[in-house]
Amino acid sequence: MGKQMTEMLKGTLEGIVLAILSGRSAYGYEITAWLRDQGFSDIAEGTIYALLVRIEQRGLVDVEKVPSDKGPPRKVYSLNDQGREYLEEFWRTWSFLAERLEQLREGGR
Amino acid sequence: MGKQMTEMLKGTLEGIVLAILSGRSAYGYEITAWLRDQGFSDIAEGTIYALLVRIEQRGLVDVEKVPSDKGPPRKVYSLNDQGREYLEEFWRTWSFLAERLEQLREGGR
DNA sequence: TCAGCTATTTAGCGCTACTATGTACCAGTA
DNA sequence: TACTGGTACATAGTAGCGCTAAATAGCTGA
Repeated sequence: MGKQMTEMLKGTLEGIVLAILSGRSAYGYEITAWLRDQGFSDIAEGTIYALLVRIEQRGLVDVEKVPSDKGPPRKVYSLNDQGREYLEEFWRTWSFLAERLEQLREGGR
Repeated sequence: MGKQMTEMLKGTLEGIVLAILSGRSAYGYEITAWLRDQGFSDIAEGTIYALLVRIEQRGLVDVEKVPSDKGPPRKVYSLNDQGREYLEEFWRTWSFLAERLEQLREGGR
């Protein structure tokens, strides 16, 4: 991943994961695989797991341990009400930033 | 500024400043004022100056000291060829991220 | 038995924005 | 003259986040 992308993901990756979880519950390995599929070529697994720990500690998600028939048990995360609220706030922040950026791209100031 | 915004600015603020400079040359104080005008309510002055030092050291901008009649001399920055290239790379990275985010917002995955 | 996929965890690092503070030039004014 | 306030830049220290790297563990098939 380029350095620019790495820096840009700070703050947005969290929103991305929350947005994924707003669609449906998921576990770390799955999320990582999906992101890679979407073109986030080398998002480190460690990054996602650390992020999940963080949002769990902040109380944005609920966690359930579910046995897997292909390996060790999965930790399945689902967005709770607080998480949903936080996600909306994220979209507002994102929108603001995206608008400013689009203006800059077109207008050249 | 909210914590979300602070994190989200990492990586994008640099692009924002470069985009401003692609329109025309500017100095730190001016850029800070303009950003505040645009709604980036409490971007710290220190942040911009540190950022400008960084992009100068990376050779993305040229600098010229210009006397001011209202205070100490200004350090006027202008984007050079390397900076322009870097800015294009920034827009590519940004576009990729923005597309993914828009998809997530609509599709819900 | 061992390789390989699934699945999670964590210590340490680098980078960036923020906080806080200091320096310095100039104009207007009391 | 001294003081205030706007203009303008610089920088040391802090916090947060994504990455690197390495470890652990369950399961399956050769």
